[in-house]
Amino acid sequence: MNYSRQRELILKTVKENKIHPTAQDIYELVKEKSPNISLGTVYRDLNFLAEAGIIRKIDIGDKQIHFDGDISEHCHFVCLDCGKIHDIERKDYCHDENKNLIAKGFIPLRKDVIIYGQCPVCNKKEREN
Amino acid sequence: MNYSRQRELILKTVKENKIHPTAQDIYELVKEKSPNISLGTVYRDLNFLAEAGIIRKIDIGDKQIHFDGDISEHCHFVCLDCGKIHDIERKDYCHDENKNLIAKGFIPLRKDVIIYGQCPVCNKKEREN
DNA sequence: TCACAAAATAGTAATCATTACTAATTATTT
DNA sequence: AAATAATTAGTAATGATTACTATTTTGTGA
Repeated sequence: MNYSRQRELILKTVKENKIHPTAQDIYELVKEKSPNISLGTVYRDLNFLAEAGIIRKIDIGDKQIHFDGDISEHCHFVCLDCGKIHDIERKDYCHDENKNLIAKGFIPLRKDVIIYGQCPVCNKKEREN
Repeated sequence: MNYSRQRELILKTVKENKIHPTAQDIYELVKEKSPNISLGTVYRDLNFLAEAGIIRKIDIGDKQIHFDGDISEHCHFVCLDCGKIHDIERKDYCHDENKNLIAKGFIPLRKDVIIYGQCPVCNKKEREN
């Protein structure tokens, strides 16, 4: 009995919205279809799904946790101008093979890579001014 | 008048303590030498110093911000068992040259890399049990 | 089909790191 | 030394997240 109507809806919403939504974002989106859903339920279910590895948490240091329905290997680019979070494919960033770390006895299990900078749109705007 | 007695002491404490302390850690350390310093001052000065690029903020997703007096290029390894934050040298992780990103119009300015896993000490403990 | 037990929910209260605020203090400038 | 500007201590406020509880939902097995 793991998937209630609310939980299914929350999962669907995270998968469909590629904007890397926060819990609050999800809450507002889900409320359109399930008006009296509780914010607590949204938080609980998002954590449940992340724990199960079905969605992914992203911490970009803006005090709110973002969620990503795409759990394929990729990293994130945060634009310091507009704040948008862009997906970066594996081939677009060099991936550490961790050889040296492993040689020293570390067991790398998870790596969070977040690149901050200026996205193409904001860079274009700046060049035009 | 940028460097008050308190601010100097906070900076010195961050530089001397390699444990990647939180604001609360710093507050307790600094209180030994300056007993009636305020927690607000510690937060304000740590942010001031980070803003100035003299120290570095680290967000490892444990709800508290950690600070690092070492601003040389390195990333962090967080042990999922003991929670300790280890410094990882540049040569021990493959560094992205960002060529592909730049070709697509992104301007990478800062990259936060945090690797989570098991440190050598915790791995040894596990193998012994 | 129906009752029972386990899990999930809604709604609200509590938590806790961080920030904001203010009056008092300290440092800098002329 | 007076005027001015920055900094501080202490406290209150903020806001995302978690905890709690009574109620509802859901799956299961007789």
